[in-house]
Amino acid sequence: MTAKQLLQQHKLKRTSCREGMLELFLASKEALSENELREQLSGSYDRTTFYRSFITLLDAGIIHKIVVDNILTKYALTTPMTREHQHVHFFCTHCETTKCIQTDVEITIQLPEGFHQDSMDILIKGSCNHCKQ
Amino acid sequence: MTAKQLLQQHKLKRTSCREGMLELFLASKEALSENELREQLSGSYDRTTFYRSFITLLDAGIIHKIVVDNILTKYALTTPMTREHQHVHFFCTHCETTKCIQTDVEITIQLPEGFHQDSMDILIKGSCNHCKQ
DNA sequence: TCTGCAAATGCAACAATGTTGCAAAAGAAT
DNA sequence: ATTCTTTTGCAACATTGTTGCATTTGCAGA
Repeated sequence: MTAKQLLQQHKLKRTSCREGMLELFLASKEALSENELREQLSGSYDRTTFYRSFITLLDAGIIHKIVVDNILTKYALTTPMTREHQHVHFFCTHCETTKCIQTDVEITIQLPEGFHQDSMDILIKGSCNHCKQ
Repeated sequence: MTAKQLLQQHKLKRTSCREGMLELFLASKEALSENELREQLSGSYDRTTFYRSFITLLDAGIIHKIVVDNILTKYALTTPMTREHQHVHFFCTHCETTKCIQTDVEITIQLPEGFHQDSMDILIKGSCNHCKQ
């Protein structure tokens, strides 16, 4: 799947900002922050354009957002494996690497009477394979 | 447990802001935001004072922070039931009520080779008992 | 109860992150 | 190539959180 195809598939205009962002997402195994994208992106874009591109790609469901506490916001491609209602992410507290974790196990947590669950976000914090002590 | 006792127990000065905040936390079954505290608190305090009080109470481990995406930050009392390494919270997407969920089940997720887990935060989104459809 | 010191507060300024309105530019269909 | 719609860049603004510093407060010891 190419950036161009992804955009066409979702009937989005093929602009250099969107295409560049998607190419980086496709090439990365980890989630990326706004700053990481900006550093790696050849063209220079306004912050507003970045935010609006994120919103467009989020709305289309091409990428999803991962918020770690208040510190950091990252984005990653939505893959078929990414479950609709159960997201698991890993955050390395040393290097801030953020990854989507694939899990086949359905996690069930008992909610109080009258509460209804739509989705579940799981954030695991720890150290990644490069930062292990 | 009273607000006064909590502060003394942690060797923190008993200021009216801290004591007022803790009284609200002790009286509430749900997590509270900065604004909710401010509205309910009798005295009027500077925003800086609020933030610094949060930091003090967080550092002491008396309260803990719950961040829902980027939208909202809430705080709740840390109870003995609140596990050190596994936190489960519920967020109602309609009324924004946020609750700590007690769970006895230890959740295990397989991480990639070389990854090490320190803690796990689980955020369940849905509708609460007042907002069920 | 008074005194002195360390800690907490309020204020101002600042930083980071995200949003909105609007004119100019670019994409895509004809 | 022309036209129309969408996207972009800019400026301004909003929200959230932090920092430095002078003033005030809490509290321990006399």
